[in-house]
This record gives sequence, structure tokens and C-alpha cells, in this order.
Amino acid sequence: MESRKDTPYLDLFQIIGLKLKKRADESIKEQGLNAQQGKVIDYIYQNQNNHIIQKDLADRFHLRGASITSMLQGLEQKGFIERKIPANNERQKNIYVLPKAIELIADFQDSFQRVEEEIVQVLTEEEKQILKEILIKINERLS
Amino acid sequence: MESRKDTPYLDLFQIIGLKLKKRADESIKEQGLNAQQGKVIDYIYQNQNNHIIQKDLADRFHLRGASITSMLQGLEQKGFIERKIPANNERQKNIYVLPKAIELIADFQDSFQRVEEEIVQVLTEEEKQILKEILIKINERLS
DNA sequence: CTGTGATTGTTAGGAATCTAACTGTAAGCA
DNA sequence: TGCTTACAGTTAGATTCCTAACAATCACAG
Repeated sequence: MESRKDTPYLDLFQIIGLKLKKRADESIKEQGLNAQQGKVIDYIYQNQNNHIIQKDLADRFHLRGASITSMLQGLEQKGFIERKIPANNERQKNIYVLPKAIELIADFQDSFQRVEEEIVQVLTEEEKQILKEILIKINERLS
Repeated sequence: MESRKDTPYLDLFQIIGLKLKKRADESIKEQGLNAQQGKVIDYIYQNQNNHIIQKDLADRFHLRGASITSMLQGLEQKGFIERKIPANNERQKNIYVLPKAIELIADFQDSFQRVEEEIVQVLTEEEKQILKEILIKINERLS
């Protein structure tokens, strides 16, 4: 039997990522959305005054434009957000959160905070800090 | 602007996971498969003598049975693997790698090794070791 | 001012995963 | 033995993401 010490970083990141996705999805399932949608709504809400456009979401969430189009069409149909073409640039669409979604944001944040705590529950304060530094370094390096 | 130090662990894992998936896929695209398929073929090859069944793959890769069925049907059609119902249990299917796939395994391993090195390229030896320990701890804790 | 290239978003179609419902087989118990 | 439950795999349909091709608009060089 292979020692667990030899599990590649790639595998560990993939597996942890999958498990976290499932936990996060579960944690806000009650609100009728998945974690990605919750994160996006939260992000739009925090940045409504910055006149964000779909491209900004694609960059922030590392998704393709087509995926953002499709996600936002869904959220718009369900009445969580609205999209308005700004006067100064008809190519773009500014995105705003509607009251129906704003009601849920506090719950999202609580849920994500709980998942956040579960992740590092088993680590010391020092390990938490080191982990965050290392993850940020790796993330930046991966461009 | 928010300090990057405050990026949640959840977000970091999700983003790094996405970036790694893209890199790993890219690294073996030439062989006509994606990273997940390459990992699966490698795993089957390493465990052919253990008479692994589809359930084992589902457990190892944290996928649902239906997803394994669909992936293996694809790999079987393309002639990379074969599935045989063992004599002692007709519910199961043992999985074997065919020569067409075996030829590629050394390339997969090289590719994955390169991605592996890119991940930790920016870390010191000590950081690498700490990171692996922490990831294993987190992974185990997430059950 | 005008044409060319860049930017933003959409559509169509495909790939990988999921859940739920199902089939068939094995195992365990009354 | 025979019922009932557990297990392994499959199918159908939904979801989410992707790429490629496209349309509309903008920016800017000549």
C-alpha cells in the first residue's frame, strides 16, 4: 500500500476542491441556489457601486464569458438580479442584485463562514496562517 | 481594495483547483484524453492485479457510480480499457487497461510530474513539506 | 472620417458530472 | 428455504461548464 505522504499535490487539490464544492453547495441548498451562484450574488452585491460588467465576473471567478452569460440568464429569470445596458457603452451590461437576492446574502455569508471554519478546524493558528500564505503564493504563480 | 490576505480558503481552493485542472488537461491533451481520464487509466494500470471494480474508482476519485459508468463506456469504446464480469460475482465488472492505453501511461506520468513541480515551484523545501502535511490533514478531516 | 482590430456578450453544440429511478445479483436472516 | 435488504452498475434527464463562431459596439490610426 502506498503511503499517503506520496499523494500528489494535484490529487490533493482536486479532491479537496471537490469535497469543498459539495459542502458549500449543501450549505446553501436551502436557498435554492448552489455555492457558485451564491458567491456570484455576494460579489455583485459588494461591487454594485463599481458598475461591474459580466467580464469582471468572468475574471474574478475564472469562468468563460459564455458560462457567465448562461449563469446570469438563469439568475435573471429567477428574479435575483437584473442587467442594464449602460448609456456610455452599449456593448456592456451592468449587473445589479434585486431585493429577492439581497434578503439571502446574510445567510450565504454565514454558510460560507461555517464552511470556511470547517476547512481549517483541524489546524493550529500558525498552520492556518502559513497555509493561507502558501495558497496565495501558489495561486499567484499559476497566473 | 480588499487585501488578498482576506481571500477565503474556500475561494483559494476553488480557484487553484480550476487552474490546476486546466493545466493538467492541457498537459495531456496531445494524447487525446483529459487529465481525469489519464489519472483513471494510470490508477487502473497500477491496480490491475487487485481486480478493481467500478466502485473502487468511484471511491478513489470521489465520483458517483453513474459518472464512472459513463467515463468507462467512453474509454472502452475508444479501445483504452476493457471490462469483464468476474466468474464469482456477476454484479461486478473488473477493469483492465489495453495496450493502446499502456503505451501512453509513461507520458501521462511525465506530464503529471511536470504539473506537480509547477505547483510547488515557488515554495521552499520546508514549505512543500508543511503544505503536504496540511493538505492531508484537511483532506482527512473533510471525510 | 473611415476602416480595422479589439472588446463584450450571445448562441449552438458538446463534455462531464450529478440525482433519481431502475435492473439484476448477492448476502443475510426468519 | 425464501424474503428482504444491500450492492454494483446502468439509464434518463438536468446542470454547469467548455469551445467555436458570431453580432454588435467601441477605439484608434491613417
